[in-house]
Amino acid sequence: MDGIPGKVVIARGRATARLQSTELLRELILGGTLAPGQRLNEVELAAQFSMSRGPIRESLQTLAAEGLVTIRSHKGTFVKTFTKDELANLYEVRLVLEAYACRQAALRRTDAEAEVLGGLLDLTRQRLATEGVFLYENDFHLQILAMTHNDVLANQGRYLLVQMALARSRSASSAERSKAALEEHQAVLEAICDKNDAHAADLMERHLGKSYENARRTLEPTLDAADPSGTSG
Amino acid sequence: MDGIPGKVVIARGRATARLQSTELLRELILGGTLAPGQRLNEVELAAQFSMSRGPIRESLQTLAAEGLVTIRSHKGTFVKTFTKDELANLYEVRLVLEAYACRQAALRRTDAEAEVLGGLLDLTRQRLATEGVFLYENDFHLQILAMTHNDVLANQGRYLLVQMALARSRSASSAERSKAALEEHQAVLEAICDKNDAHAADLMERHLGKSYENARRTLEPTLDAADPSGTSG
DNA sequence: TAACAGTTGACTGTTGACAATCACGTCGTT
DNA sequence: AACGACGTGATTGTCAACAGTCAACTGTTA
Repeated sequence: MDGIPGKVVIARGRATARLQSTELLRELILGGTLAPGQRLNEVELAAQFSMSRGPIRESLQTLAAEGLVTIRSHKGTFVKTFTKDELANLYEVRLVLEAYACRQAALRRTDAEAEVLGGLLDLTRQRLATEGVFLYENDFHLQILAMTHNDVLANQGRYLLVQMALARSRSASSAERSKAALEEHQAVLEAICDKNDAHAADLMERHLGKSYENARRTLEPTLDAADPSGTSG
Repeated sequence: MDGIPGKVVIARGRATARLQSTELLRELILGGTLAPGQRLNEVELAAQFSMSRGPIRESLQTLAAEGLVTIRSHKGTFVKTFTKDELANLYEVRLVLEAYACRQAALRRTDAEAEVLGGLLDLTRQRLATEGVFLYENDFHLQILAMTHNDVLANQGRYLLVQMALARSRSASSAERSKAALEEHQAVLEAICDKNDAHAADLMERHLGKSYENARRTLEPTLDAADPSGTSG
C-alpha cells in the first residue's frame, strides 16, 4: 500500500463516508495509483481516508461488484488483474455492443449531442497537435453510448470501457496509433452526423478491431503471469 | 418487511455471514418474497438472519451494484422497481447480446454442451405437459451464454436475465405463450446442433421479440406508477 | 381550519473493540 | 539438512453502542 503517498484530505460536504471512499478508491484504481494485483489494506485505507473500516469495507463490496477489485475471504482485497483471454473476451463483447450503439446513436442523436461529440474531437486533435497526448478517447465512446438514449446499453458499455482501462493500464499507444485512432474517430463522427447508421457501425467495428490489435501487441508479455489475487473468494 | 414469514435458519458452514446474507437476499428478491419497491430494514434483516447489521449492509452494497436494490442515503434500501422504458431498454440490449451469443454458441459449442441444452428442453417439455408449468427458461438462456465460452458475454447476459426477471416479476405468460416459447426454444436448439449460426441468431432474435411483446401486453399497467424507491441515493 | 415550529421516534451512518483466520517464522525432530 | 508442529503477529470478519438524519406527529397560532 505504499502506492498512496500521504493522507488524503476529503472535502466533507454532505456525501457519506462510504460514497466518498468509493469514489476515491475508484479514481485511485483507474488512475493507476493502485496497480493491478496490489493488495488493499483496510486499516491503512481507513487511516488515509480519515474514517473507520466500516465505510471502507462497504466501498470494497461495491467495487468488487463493479469488477474493479477481487475479494478473497480471510485473505484480503486486491486490485483486479486480467489475463490475455479476459482482454480478448472484453473486446469481443465491446465490438458487438459498441457497433450496435454507434448504429443507434446515428439514428437517435440530437444535433446538440452531435456537436458535443465534434467538440470532444476538436479538443483531442488540439492537444494531440500541441502536446502530443491522446486524450478523451473514453469520453468519445461514452458520448456515443449516451446518444443511444438507452441507459442499460450505456451502462453496459461503460462497464466494458472501465474494465478495459484497467486491463490495458500497462499497455501503451504509439504516436502513429494515436493519429490513426483520431482519424477513425473523425470518420465515425461524420457517419453519425450524416445519420448513416450502417456505415457508423462498420467504422466503429473496424476502429475497435484495430484498437484490439494495438493493445495485444503493446501489452506487457507478463499480463497473464501468476495472478496474486486468485480467482474467487 | 412482513413478506418474510419467520426467522431464516442459516446452515453455518464456512461461508462468511456477508456471503450468506448476500445469497439469501438475492433469492428472496428474485423469488418474489421481497417485492419491488419494498423497503429493506437493516435491523429486521439482521435479526432474521441471526447476524449483526454489518454483514447486512455490506450485502446491500453488493446487491445495489448488481442492480437488485436501490440505496437512498439516510432514507433506506428498496427493492428495485422498473418503468416500462427500462424494460424496453433491457430487451433492446438483450436482443443484441443474446442473438450474438446464440450465433457464437452455434459455432463454439461442444457436443456435450448441446446435449445439456437438449436435456433442459426435454425437462421443460415434460413438466409443461404433466403439470402445465413452464420452467427452466432462464436456464436455457444461461446455457447458451455458457456455450459461447466467453465469460464477459455470459456475465453481461446473466445480468440482463436477472434484471428482467425482477422487472417482469408481476407479469404472466399464458399457456399458449408457454407452448409457443417452448417451440421457439426447440428451433433454436436445432439450429445450434446444426451449427447454423446465422439461423440460430435469427431464431433467438425472433424469440426475444415475441417474448417482449408478451411481456408488454401482460404487464400490470401500474408498472411505471409512482416509484417509492426514487432515482438515486 | 390551515399552516407552521418543535418534538419525538425510528432508522441509517459510523465507530471502536473483540473474535476468527491466515501467513510466516521458529523450533524441534528425524 | 529437510520436514513438520507450533506459536505469533498481522489482517479480516463480526458485533454492539453511539451519533446523525429524516419523517411523522403534536400542539400552537393566526
